[in-house]
Amino acid sequence: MTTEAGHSKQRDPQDLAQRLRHSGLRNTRPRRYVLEVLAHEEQPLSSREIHSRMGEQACDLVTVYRCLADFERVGLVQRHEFGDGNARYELNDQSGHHRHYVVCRICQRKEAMDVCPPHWLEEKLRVRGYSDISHSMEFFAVCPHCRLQEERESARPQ
Amino acid sequence: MTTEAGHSKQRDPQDLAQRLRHSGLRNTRPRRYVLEVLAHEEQPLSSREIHSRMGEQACDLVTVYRCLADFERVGLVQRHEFGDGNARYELNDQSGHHRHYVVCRICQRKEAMDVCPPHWLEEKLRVRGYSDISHSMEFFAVCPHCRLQEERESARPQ
DNA sequence: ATGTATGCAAAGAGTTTGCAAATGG
DNA sequence: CCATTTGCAAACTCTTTGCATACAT
Repeated sequence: MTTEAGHSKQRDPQDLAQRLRHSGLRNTRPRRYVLEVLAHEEQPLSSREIHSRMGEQACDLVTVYRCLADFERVGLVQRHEFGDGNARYELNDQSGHHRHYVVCRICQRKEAMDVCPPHWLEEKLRVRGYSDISHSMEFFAVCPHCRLQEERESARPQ
Repeated sequence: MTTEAGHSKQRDPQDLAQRLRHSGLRNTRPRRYVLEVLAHEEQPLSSREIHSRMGEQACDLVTVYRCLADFERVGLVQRHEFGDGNARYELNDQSGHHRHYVVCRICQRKEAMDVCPPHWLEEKLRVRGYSDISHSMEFFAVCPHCRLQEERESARPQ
């Protein structure tokens, strides 16, 4: 179901630099830092989350925004909208695979689901004349851990 | 594929008032107006869009925000995130059905898709211990109309 | 050398909050 | 009559923009 520890993200810094060059983007320190943070995370992060993980004085928060916009444009990262008004980003692997997540309503943790989703739906759209098709899909739920916590608390009121 | 004109939304004002009462919300003028606007629309609307369709002086924009938050809480409306940083809302029908949309990358029009999506995925989550499960799913593409337009323009450069 | 990227400050936009006044049941 | 709801003003947060400076190639 999930790949909590099984990500095959690019953690090799050399490779990150290469992917930067291949994207036509200059290999700068802020960009390397943003990519490194993303490479070490199991779940999508917001600009602010990335910035604090970089060590505050690594670069300006604005630069993180600009890096992520560039990265998305060239396909280096995938943006997610989890409905809390914060865009979150994850590193794409080279194969172009993207992930979908289940977000816990309580603890907000994001867990990847290794399902490859509605391709036949995109096909239906293509037949109808749509082109350049993509999709977003996220799940929201109470995770097993938080559910237990809730049950304990309701069993022992106060 | 789509139900452009075939919506079975509640357009009967009397019924809208009933649904308000059944939700434990007071039947106020702003709330009735918001519901009426939603009942007459074929695609999800943002708070601002709803507000302008109400006739500006119907109520304050803030009230629209509060109405929609309440409506979502009691299940009267469904919120969508189309990735432009504006939450959009559509009226739910009583059966609890919700829709998914394809958003045109050019003209931004939203067209409903009458597909009922990944229930088996929710089942997989349930088996893993997740509860209170819901999902979001949206498609993004260039619609047939805008694609034609693009082709014409590229065929006759300048 | 030159176009690209960054920092800083400030603006924009959507959404939320505080509180007194109005209103629904 | 009393809790709920609204209006108005202001705050908050995320994100974007302008422009001079610094940097990568």
